[in-house]
Amino acid sequence: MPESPITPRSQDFAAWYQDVVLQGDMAEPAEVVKGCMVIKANGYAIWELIQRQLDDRFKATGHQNVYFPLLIPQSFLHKEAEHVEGFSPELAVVTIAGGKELEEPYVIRPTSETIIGHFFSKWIQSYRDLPVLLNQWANIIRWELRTRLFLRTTEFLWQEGHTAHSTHEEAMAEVLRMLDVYAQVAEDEMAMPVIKGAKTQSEKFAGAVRTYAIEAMMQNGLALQSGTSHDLGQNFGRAFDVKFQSKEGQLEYVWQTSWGVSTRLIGGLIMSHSDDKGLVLPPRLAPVKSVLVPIYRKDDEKARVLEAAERIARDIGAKVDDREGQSPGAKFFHWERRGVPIVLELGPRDLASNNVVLKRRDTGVKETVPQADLAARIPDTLDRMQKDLYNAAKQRLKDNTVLANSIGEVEAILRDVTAEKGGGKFVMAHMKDDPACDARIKEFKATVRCIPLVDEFDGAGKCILTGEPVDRRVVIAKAY
RNA sequence: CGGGGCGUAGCGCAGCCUGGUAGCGCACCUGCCUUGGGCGCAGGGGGUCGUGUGUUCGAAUCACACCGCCCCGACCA
Repeated sequence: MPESPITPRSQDFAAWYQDVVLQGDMAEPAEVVKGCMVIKANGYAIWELIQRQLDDRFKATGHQNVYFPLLIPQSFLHKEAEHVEGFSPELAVVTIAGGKELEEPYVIRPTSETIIGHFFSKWIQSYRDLPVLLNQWANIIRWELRTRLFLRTTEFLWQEGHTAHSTHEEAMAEVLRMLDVYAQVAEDEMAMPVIKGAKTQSEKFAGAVRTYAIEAMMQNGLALQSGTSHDLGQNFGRAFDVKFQSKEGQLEYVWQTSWGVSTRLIGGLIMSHSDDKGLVLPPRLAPVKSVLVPIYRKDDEKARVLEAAERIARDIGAKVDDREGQSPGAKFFHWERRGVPIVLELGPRDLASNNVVLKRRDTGVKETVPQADLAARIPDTLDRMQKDLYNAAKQRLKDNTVLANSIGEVEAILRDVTAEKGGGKFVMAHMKDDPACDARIKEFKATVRCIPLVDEFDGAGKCILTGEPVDRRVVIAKAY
């Protein structure tokens, strides 16, 4: 793959993002399939690490993995009024199969609440069958008008958790537990600070009673909804007749939840940490943590350097870049734009002094380290990088969060913000959860991102639009 | 779907206005040389010029139609 320059963030953030993805060889547009992408080995390896972190936590909280069909009878979508209304515009529908027009078309799943609802109604009879705690790793299709690699594509990979409970209280605990799991993975593994909150009624998932989300801030100040957890109430229970007999002998509808994160997280990861030289990965999600570049001139030198390189790399689990015909400089650039946290240089000088040159991807700082110390220094450095990246992102979130006390202020702050130019802020303002208020915010292309679960500001106040009392500030921002 | 732009080698482009049988940079292959931040030199391979129809002795170039893609707006994890 040809390696071209990367557009600086300050010039055009959106172009920068695209360059980082392409030059990091993580994904490319599918080209022959509108709106879809090919996730390449470097991108998929990151997804596998994220999957592992999530899946371990799902298992630890009692969930089991399952798999439901890609195709869903069209009529299922119609059983929940809000659900069909929300998803209709983005459905792909199969009408012909086996050379014949189907009696009833199938939709390609945009999400699986409906088909899972159907099976829940078969499987659940008694309170003894509850809770049901399931998860599936799957691909889904939502016909999108405007796509961006990882952030929004027509087909994407995700996981969707689906659970059924005997009480609303228990379902709510599940909703918040999984929101916490998402926040943990985002912060501890991705080094991406997030705000946990509730979506407004007009922003919630089609068919949910209430949607909760984690929102992250990208380097251009735009918000990225990075995970959602829904309280479905009894909406799908009613739509699919999922009833159970309680201890008291009553027939009741189950209380359901669903929650998901997608390959969009990779986009969030990229836009949280990367720089004008390319991808920067937090060590915990770096498929390759260190690479050793050997440097030599003559053949005898080459033999000695490569031998030492192999020995050192074996001790510390590094990859040796021994490709022929590439200069060391070319190799440094190559790994730099792939986000490898640590690049080591080993040449004749180091051989003579028993040192190695160690370079950190995030700071760009090089230091000379005795070979004997490497085994300890590398995990140490990786740990420090992980923390530094989180702290830098946290600081940026803090620096770009501002208070506003009138709709005019909100608009002034966000007026000129775009994905390309950046300058985005999280604007904290008192606002009522009312579709009419959301609509006013949307007039200048921003949205209410969430109503934070934890109020870190000044508590109650008056809605900047209606003047009615509300108990805390909401997050308003432009978003992906 | 509305507005704008673009289809010429794997990628990025020039050539088109003024018709004469296709070129540049990167990448790729071979050899030599180099190697502490994108080495250099020499040689080489690769194109139904998006598709179709028309005009013409002759079309990448002119005309018409179609197809596709990208950007900007209205929907969205």
